Amino acid sequence: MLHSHDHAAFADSLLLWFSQHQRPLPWRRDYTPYQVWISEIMLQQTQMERGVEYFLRWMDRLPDIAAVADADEETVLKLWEGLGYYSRVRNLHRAARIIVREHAGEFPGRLEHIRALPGIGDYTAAAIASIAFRQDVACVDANVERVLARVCDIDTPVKQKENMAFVRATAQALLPPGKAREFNQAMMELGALVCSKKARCEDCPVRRWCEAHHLGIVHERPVPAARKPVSHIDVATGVLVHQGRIFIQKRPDHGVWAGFWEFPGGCVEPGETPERTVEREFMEEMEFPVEHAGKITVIHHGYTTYRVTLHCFFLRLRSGTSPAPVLHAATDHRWVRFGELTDYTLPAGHRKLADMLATDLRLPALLDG
DNA sequence: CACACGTGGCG
DNA sequence: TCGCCAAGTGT
Repeated sequence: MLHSHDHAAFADSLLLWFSQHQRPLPWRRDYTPYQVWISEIMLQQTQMERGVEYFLRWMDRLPDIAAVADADEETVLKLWEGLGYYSRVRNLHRAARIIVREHAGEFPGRLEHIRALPGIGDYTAAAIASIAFRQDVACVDANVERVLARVCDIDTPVKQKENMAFVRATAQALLPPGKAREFNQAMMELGALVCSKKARCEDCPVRRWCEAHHLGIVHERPVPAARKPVSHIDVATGVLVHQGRIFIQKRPDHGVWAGFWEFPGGCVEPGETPERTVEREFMEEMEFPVEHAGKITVIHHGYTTYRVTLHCFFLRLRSGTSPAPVLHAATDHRWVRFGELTDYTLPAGHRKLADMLATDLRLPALLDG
Protein backbone atom coordinates (compact mmCIF):
# COMPACT_ATOMS: atom_id res chain seq x y z
CA MET A 1 0.00 0.00 0.00
CA LEU A 2 1.25 3.43 -0.94
CA HIS A 3 1.20 5.80 2.04
CA SER A 4 1.97 9.48 1.98
CA HIS A 5 5.27 8.91 3.75
CA ASP A 6 6.31 6.69 0.79
CA HIS A 7 5.75 9.40 -1.80
CA ALA A 8 9.29 10.74 -1.80
CA ALA A 9 10.81 7.26 -2.03
CA PHE A 10 8.44 6.32 -4.85
CA ALA A 11 9.44 9.43 -6.80
CA ASP A 12 13.15 8.87 -6.10
CA SER A 13 13.05 5.31 -7.42
CA LEU A 14 11.04 6.33 -10.45
CA LEU A 15 13.29 9.28 -11.29
CA LEU A 16 16.46 7.20 -10.93
CA TRP A 17 14.98 4.60 -13.27
CA PHE A 18 13.99 7.31 -15.77
CA SER A 19 17.46 8.83 -15.76
CA GLN A 20 18.87 5.43 -16.72
CA HIS A 21 16.22 4.07 -19.07
CA GLN A 22 14.51 6.94 -20.86
CA ARG A 23 14.59 6.71 -24.63
CA PRO A 24 16.57 9.41 -26.42
CA LEU A 25 13.96 11.33 -28.39
CA PRO A 26 14.28 14.44 -30.55
CA TRP A 27 11.94 16.47 -28.35
CA ARG A 28 13.93 15.58 -25.23
CA ARG A 29 16.91 17.69 -26.22
CA ASP A 30 16.03 21.38 -25.86
CA TYR A 31 12.56 21.25 -24.31
CA THR A 32 11.49 24.40 -26.12
CA PRO A 33 7.77 25.06 -25.64
CA TYR A 34 7.25 24.84 -29.41
CA GLN A 35 8.86 21.41 -29.70
CA VAL A 36 7.14 20.08 -26.59
CA TRP A 37 3.82 21.31 -27.93
CA ILE A 38 4.21 19.72 -31.37
CA SER A 39 5.43 16.44 -29.90
CA GLU A 40 2.54 16.27 -27.45
CA ILE A 41 -0.07 16.84 -30.15
CA MET A 42 1.60 14.35 -32.49
CA LEU A 43 1.80 11.66 -29.84
CA GLN A 44 -1.88 11.80 -28.92
CA GLN A 45 -3.25 8.36 -29.71
CA THR A 46 -0.13 7.70 -31.77
CA GLN A 47 2.75 5.25 -31.41
CA MET A 48 5.99 6.85 -30.30
CA GLU A 49 7.99 5.34 -33.15
CA ARG A 50 5.71 6.73 -35.81
CA GLY A 51 5.76 10.12 -34.13
CA VAL A 52 9.53 10.51 -34.41
CA GLU A 53 9.75 10.66 -38.20
CA TYR A 54 6.77 12.98 -38.48
CA PHE A 55 8.26 15.23 -35.79
CA LEU A 56 11.64 15.50 -37.53
CA ARG A 57 10.03 16.23 -40.89
CA TRP A 58 7.74 18.83 -39.29
CA MET A 59 10.61 20.63 -37.53
CA ASP A 60 12.68 20.62 -40.68
CA ARG A 61 9.88 22.27 -42.64
CA LEU A 62 8.33 24.43 -39.87
CA PRO A 63 11.05 25.25 -37.34
CA ASP A 64 9.09 27.72 -35.22
CA ILE A 65 5.63 28.97 -34.35
CA ALA A 66 5.76 31.77 -36.89
CA ALA A 67 6.45 29.28 -39.67
CA VAL A 68 3.33 27.31 -38.70
CA ALA A 69 1.23 30.45 -38.57
CA ASP A 70 2.49 31.50 -42.00
CA ALA A 71 1.98 28.07 -43.58
CA ASP A 72 -1.21 27.34 -45.47
CA GLU A 73 -3.56 24.54 -44.55
CA GLU A 74 -2.45 22.35 -47.47
CA THR A 75 1.09 22.40 -46.14
CA VAL A 76 0.30 21.40 -42.57
CA LEU A 77 -2.20 18.75 -43.71
CA LYS A 78 0.40 17.22 -46.03
CA LEU A 79 2.92 17.07 -43.16
CA TRP A 80 0.31 15.24 -41.07
CA GLU A 81 -0.83 12.86 -43.85
CA GLY A 82 -1.01 9.30 -42.54
CA LEU A 83 -0.94 10.23 -38.83
CA GLY A 84 -4.72 10.30 -38.42
CA TYR A 85 -6.98 12.40 -36.18
CA TYR A 86 -6.54 15.32 -38.52
CA SER A 87 -8.47 17.79 -36.37
CA ARG A 88 -5.26 17.83 -34.33
CA VAL A 89 -3.33 19.55 -37.10
CA ARG A 90 -6.15 21.93 -37.93
CA ASN A 91 -6.39 22.98 -34.27
CA LEU A 92 -2.62 23.25 -34.07
CA HIS A 93 -2.63 25.53 -37.10
CA ARG A 94 -5.32 27.73 -35.56
CA ALA A 95 -3.44 27.80 -32.26
CA ALA A 96 -0.22 28.98 -33.94
CA ARG A 97 -2.08 31.93 -35.43
CA ILE A 98 -3.65 32.72 -32.04
CA ILE A 99 -0.22 32.66 -30.41
CA VAL A 100 1.12 35.09 -33.01
CA ARG A 101 -1.88 37.36 -32.68
CA GLU A 102 -2.57 37.27 -28.94
CA HIS A 103 0.74 36.25 -27.36
CA ALA A 104 3.17 38.17 -29.58
CA GLY A 105 4.37 34.91 -31.12
CA GLU A 106 5.63 33.57 -27.78
CA PHE A 107 4.17 30.30 -26.50
CA PRO A 108 2.18 31.20 -23.34
CA GLY A 109 3.58 29.91 -20.05
CA ARG A 110 0.49 30.15 -17.88
CA LEU A 111 -1.52 26.96 -17.55
CA GLU A 112 -4.87 28.67 -18.19
CA HIS A 113 -3.57 30.28 -21.38
CA ILE A 114 -2.09 27.00 -22.58
CA ARG A 115 -5.34 25.17 -21.84
CA ALA A 116 -7.33 27.77 -23.79
CA LEU A 117 -5.57 27.03 -27.08
CA PRO A 118 -7.49 24.85 -29.55
CA GLY A 119 -6.48 21.20 -29.51
CA ILE A 120 -5.09 21.43 -25.99
CA GLY A 121 -7.08 19.66 -23.29
CA ASP A 122 -6.35 18.86 -19.66
CA TYR A 123 -3.64 16.35 -20.40
CA THR A 124 -1.69 18.37 -22.98
CA ALA A 125 -1.93 21.63 -21.01
CA ALA A 126 -0.43 19.93 -17.96
CA ALA A 127 2.20 18.20 -20.07
CA ILE A 128 3.39 21.43 -21.68
CA ALA A 129 3.26 23.42 -18.43
CA SER A 130 5.35 20.81 -16.64
CA ILE A 131 7.72 19.61 -19.35
CA ALA A 132 8.40 22.93 -21.08
CA PHE A 133 7.88 25.37 -18.19
CA ARG A 134 8.68 23.17 -15.19
CA GLN A 135 5.43 23.96 -13.42
CA ASP A 136 4.48 21.53 -10.65
CA VAL A 137 1.39 20.13 -12.29
CA ALA A 138 0.87 16.40 -12.79
CA CYS A 139 -0.37 15.22 -16.16
CA VAL A 140 -2.57 12.16 -16.53
CA ASP A 141 -2.68 10.17 -19.73
CA ALA A 142 -3.49 6.53 -20.38
CA ASN A 143 -0.04 5.47 -19.16
CA VAL A 144 -0.39 7.26 -15.84
CA GLU A 145 -3.89 5.84 -15.47
CA ARG A 146 -2.61 2.32 -16.02
CA VAL A 147 0.35 2.69 -13.65
CA LEU A 148 -1.76 4.11 -10.84
CA ALA A 149 -4.65 1.71 -11.42
CA ARG A 150 -2.10 -1.03 -10.62
CA VAL A 151 -0.22 0.74 -7.84
CA CYS A 152 -3.49 1.61 -6.12
CA ASP A 153 -5.34 -1.54 -7.24
CA ILE A 154 -8.34 0.31 -8.63
CA ASP A 155 -10.94 -2.42 -9.17
CA THR A 156 -13.48 -0.48 -11.25
CA PRO A 157 -13.09 0.98 -14.77
CA VAL A 158 -10.40 3.62 -14.47
CA LYS A 159 -12.23 5.99 -16.84
CA GLN A 160 -15.01 6.47 -14.29
CA LYS A 161 -15.23 9.99 -12.95
CA GLU A 162 -14.34 9.21 -9.34
CA ASN A 163 -11.41 7.12 -10.43
CA MET A 164 -10.11 9.83 -12.73
CA ALA A 165 -10.28 12.36 -9.91
CA PHE A 166 -8.47 9.94 -7.60
CA VAL A 167 -5.77 9.20 -10.18
CA ARG A 168 -5.25 12.88 -10.81
CA ALA A 169 -4.96 13.63 -7.09
CA THR A 170 -2.59 10.72 -6.53
CA ALA A 171 -0.35 11.74 -9.42
CA GLN A 172 -0.24 15.29 -8.07
CA ALA A 173 0.55 14.06 -4.54
CA LEU A 174 3.40 11.90 -5.82
CA LEU A 175 4.97 14.70 -7.85
CA PRO A 176 8.15 16.00 -6.20
CA PRO A 177 8.18 19.82 -6.38
CA GLY A 178 10.63 21.17 -8.91
CA LYS A 179 10.86 17.88 -10.81
CA ALA A 180 7.63 17.84 -12.74
CA ARG A 181 9.39 17.68 -16.11
CA GLU A 182 11.15 14.47 -15.18
CA PHE A 183 8.41 12.98 -13.02
CA ASN A 184 5.62 13.30 -15.56
CA GLN A 185 7.72 11.88 -18.37
CA ALA A 186 8.95 9.13 -16.06
CA MET A 187 5.42 8.04 -15.21
CA MET A 188 4.50 7.90 -18.90
CA GLU A 189 7.76 6.22 -19.87
CA LEU A 190 7.25 3.61 -17.15
CA GLY A 191 3.77 2.96 -18.50
CA ALA A 192 5.13 2.63 -22.04
CA LEU A 193 8.19 0.46 -21.34
CA VAL A 194 7.52 -1.50 -18.15
CA CYS A 195 3.98 -1.09 -16.87
CA SER A 196 2.56 -1.69 -20.32
CA LYS A 197 -0.45 -3.85 -21.11
CA LYS A 198 1.76 -6.89 -20.71
CA ALA A 199 3.55 -5.76 -17.57
CA ARG A 200 7.22 -6.51 -16.93
CA CYS A 201 7.13 -6.23 -13.16
CA GLU A 202 10.60 -7.74 -12.74
CA ASP A 203 11.99 -4.53 -14.27
CA CYS A 204 9.78 -2.13 -12.31
CA PRO A 205 11.47 0.40 -10.00
CA VAL A 206 8.30 1.00 -7.95
CA ARG A 207 6.87 -2.52 -7.61
CA ARG A 208 7.46 -2.51 -3.86
CA TRP A 209 4.67 0.08 -3.61
CA CYS A 210 2.39 -1.64 -6.10
CA GLU A 211 -0.75 -3.13 -4.58
CA ALA A 212 -1.74 -5.13 -7.65
CA HIS A 213 1.76 -6.60 -7.80
CA HIS A 214 1.54 -7.75 -4.16
CA LEU A 215 -1.82 -9.31 -4.88
CA GLY A 216 -0.54 -10.95 -8.07
CA ILE A 217 -3.29 -9.40 -10.19
CA VAL A 218 -1.37 -6.88 -12.24
CA HIS A 219 -2.81 -8.39 -15.43
CA GLU A 220 -6.33 -7.68 -14.14
CA ARG A 221 -5.62 -3.96 -13.86
CA PRO A 222 -6.72 -1.58 -15.12
CA VAL A 223 -10.31 -2.76 -15.43
CA PRO A 224 -11.27 -1.84 -19.03
CA ALA A 225 -14.39 0.10 -19.88
CA ALA A 226 -17.10 -1.64 -21.86
CA ARG A 227 -16.62 -1.36 -25.61
CA LYS A 228 -18.99 -1.03 -28.47
CA PRO A 229 -18.76 -3.80 -31.05
CA VAL A 230 -16.94 -2.92 -34.25
CA SER A 231 -19.18 -2.75 -37.32
CA HIS A 232 -18.24 -3.55 -40.90
CA ILE A 233 -19.09 -1.59 -44.02
CA ASP A 234 -18.36 -1.99 -47.71
CA VAL A 235 -17.23 1.04 -49.65
CA ALA A 236 -16.59 1.33 -53.38
CA THR A 237 -14.36 3.84 -55.13
CA GLY A 238 -13.35 4.53 -58.70
CA VAL A 239 -10.17 5.64 -60.43
CA LEU A 240 -11.59 7.53 -63.38
CA VAL A 241 -9.12 7.81 -66.28
CA HIS A 242 -9.59 10.21 -69.17
CA GLN A 243 -7.11 11.49 -71.75
CA GLY A 244 -4.06 10.57 -69.72
CA ARG A 245 -5.31 11.95 -66.43
CA ILE A 246 -6.98 10.75 -63.25
CA PHE A 247 -9.91 12.42 -61.51
CA ILE A 248 -9.73 13.42 -57.84
CA GLN A 249 -11.90 15.73 -55.80
CA LYS A 250 -11.49 17.68 -52.57
CA ARG A 251 -13.64 16.80 -49.58
CA PRO A 252 -15.71 19.44 -47.76
CA ASP A 253 -14.20 21.59 -44.99
CA HIS A 254 -16.03 19.72 -42.24
CA GLY A 255 -16.48 16.12 -41.22
CA VAL A 256 -14.11 13.24 -41.60
CA TRP A 257 -11.01 13.87 -43.77
CA ALA A 258 -12.00 17.50 -44.18
CA GLY A 259 -10.00 19.15 -46.94
CA PHE A 260 -8.50 15.85 -48.14
CA TRP A 261 -8.38 14.83 -51.78
CA GLU A 262 -9.90 11.48 -52.77
CA PHE A 263 -11.06 9.20 -55.51
CA PRO A 264 -14.86 9.55 -55.46
CA GLY A 265 -17.00 6.76 -54.08
CA GLY A 266 -19.32 5.83 -51.28
CA CYS A 267 -21.02 3.17 -49.19
CA VAL A 268 -22.35 0.03 -50.85
CA GLU A 269 -26.08 0.09 -50.09
CA PRO A 270 -27.96 -3.09 -49.13
CA GLY A 271 -28.63 -5.24 -52.19
CA GLU A 272 -26.22 -3.25 -54.32
CA THR A 273 -23.08 -4.50 -56.03
CA PRO A 274 -19.90 -2.44 -55.56
CA GLU A 275 -19.85 -1.94 -59.34
CA ARG A 276 -23.29 -0.38 -59.22
CA THR A 277 -22.31 1.73 -56.19
CA VAL A 278 -19.50 3.37 -58.12
CA GLU A 279 -21.73 4.16 -61.10
CA ARG A 280 -24.37 5.63 -58.78
CA GLU A 281 -21.88 7.68 -56.74
CA PHE A 282 -20.14 9.12 -59.78
CA MET A 283 -23.49 10.21 -61.13
CA GLU A 284 -24.68 11.65 -57.80
CA GLU A 285 -21.47 13.40 -56.85
CA MET A 286 -20.17 14.67 -60.21
CA GLU A 287 -22.95 13.92 -62.72
CA PHE A 288 -20.43 11.72 -64.53
CA PRO A 289 -21.81 8.73 -66.45
CA VAL A 290 -19.05 6.12 -66.21
CA GLU A 291 -18.32 2.64 -67.47
CA HIS A 292 -16.17 0.02 -65.81
CA ALA A 293 -12.63 -0.69 -66.99
CA GLY A 294 -11.62 -3.41 -64.53
CA LYS A 295 -11.46 -4.17 -60.84
CA ILE A 296 -8.20 -2.98 -59.28
CA THR A 297 -8.14 -4.49 -55.81
CA VAL A 298 -9.88 -4.79 -52.46
CA ILE A 299 -8.33 -2.87 -49.57
CA HIS A 300 -9.10 -3.70 -45.94
CA HIS A 301 -8.87 -0.82 -43.56
CA GLY A 302 -9.55 -0.68 -39.85
CA TYR A 303 -10.90 2.26 -37.89
CA THR A 304 -11.63 2.74 -34.22
CA THR A 305 -15.29 1.79 -34.41
CA TYR A 306 -15.70 0.13 -37.78
CA ARG A 307 -13.88 -1.82 -40.46
CA VAL A 308 -14.01 -0.94 -44.13
CA THR A 309 -13.71 -3.17 -47.17
CA LEU A 310 -12.81 -0.83 -50.00
CA HIS A 311 -13.62 -2.08 -53.53
CA CYS A 312 -11.52 -0.27 -56.13
CA PHE A 313 -12.27 0.00 -59.86
CA PHE A 314 -10.87 1.56 -63.00
CA LEU A 315 -13.46 3.70 -64.76
CA ARG A 316 -13.82 5.53 -68.07
CA LEU A 317 -16.20 8.31 -68.99
CA ARG A 318 -18.96 7.19 -71.34
CA SER A 319 -18.01 8.38 -74.79
CA GLY A 320 -19.04 11.92 -75.54
CA THR A 321 -19.20 12.97 -71.88
CA SER A 322 -17.72 16.33 -70.94
CA PRO A 323 -14.85 16.02 -68.43
CA ALA A 324 -16.21 19.05 -66.55
CA PRO A 325 -17.88 17.74 -63.37
CA VAL A 326 -20.86 19.24 -61.58
CA LEU A 327 -19.62 18.92 -57.99
CA HIS A 328 -22.19 17.96 -55.37
CA ALA A 329 -19.99 16.40 -52.67
CA ALA A 330 -16.73 18.30 -53.05
CA THR A 331 -15.29 21.79 -53.01
CA ASP A 332 -12.81 21.33 -55.85
CA HIS A 333 -11.52 18.82 -58.36
CA ARG A 334 -8.44 18.07 -60.46
CA TRP A 335 -7.58 15.95 -63.48
CA VAL A 336 -4.03 14.94 -62.50
CA ARG A 337 -1.21 13.00 -64.09
CA PHE A 338 -0.42 9.81 -62.21
CA GLY A 339 2.85 11.19 -60.83
CA GLU A 340 1.09 14.24 -59.38
CA LEU A 341 -0.93 12.14 -56.93
CA THR A 342 1.91 12.35 -54.43
CA ASP A 343 1.41 16.12 -54.21
CA TYR A 344 -2.10 15.74 -52.81
CA THR A 345 -3.12 14.76 -49.29
CA LEU A 346 -5.12 11.53 -49.37
CA PRO A 347 -6.75 9.40 -46.65
CA ALA A 348 -4.62 6.35 -45.88
CA GLY A 349 -6.88 3.93 -47.74
CA HIS A 350 -6.78 6.04 -50.88
CA ARG A 351 -3.03 6.53 -50.51
CA LYS A 352 -2.70 2.73 -50.45
CA LEU A 353 -4.73 2.56 -53.63
CA ALA A 354 -2.63 5.27 -55.28
CA ASP A 355 0.52 3.36 -54.38
CA MET A 356 -0.89 0.18 -55.90
CA LEU A 357 -1.60 1.97 -59.17
CA ALA A 358 2.13 2.43 -59.65
CA THR A 359 2.56 -1.28 -60.33
CA ASP A 360 -0.71 -1.91 -62.13
CA LEU A 361 0.12 -2.83 -65.71
CA ARG A 362 -3.32 -1.81 -66.96
CA LEU A 363 -2.91 1.83 -65.99
CA PRO A 364 -0.49 2.88 -68.76
CA ALA A 365 -2.84 1.47 -71.38
CA LEU A 366 -5.81 3.26 -69.85
CA LEU A 367 -3.92 6.52 -69.67
CA ASP A 368 -2.90 6.18 -73.33
CA GLY A 369 -6.21 4.96 -74.50
C1' DC B 1 -21.27 11.91 -21.07
C1' DA B 2 -21.12 9.11 -25.09
C1' DC B 3 -19.43 9.33 -29.23
C1' DA B 4 -16.65 10.66 -33.38
C1' DC B 5 -12.33 11.13 -34.88
C1' DG B 6 -7.38 7.68 -38.24
C1' DT B 7 -3.90 4.76 -38.41
C1' DG B 8 -0.68 0.85 -38.12
C1' DG B 9 1.33 -2.54 -34.97
C1' DC B 10 0.85 -6.47 -32.28
C1' DG B 11 -0.58 -10.96 -30.11
C1' DT C 1 -8.07 -12.72 -39.41
C1' DC C 2 -9.36 -9.73 -35.68
C1' DG C 3 -9.72 -7.21 -31.42
C1' DC C 4 -7.14 -4.11 -28.76
C1' DC C 5 -4.82 -0.14 -28.36
C1' DA C 6 -0.97 4.19 -28.54
C1' DA C 7 1.57 10.73 -24.76
C1' DG C 8 -6.72 12.80 -26.05
C1' DT C 9 -9.86 16.56 -27.65
C1' DG C 10 -14.17 18.54 -29.10
C1' DT C 11 -18.94 18.36 -29.10
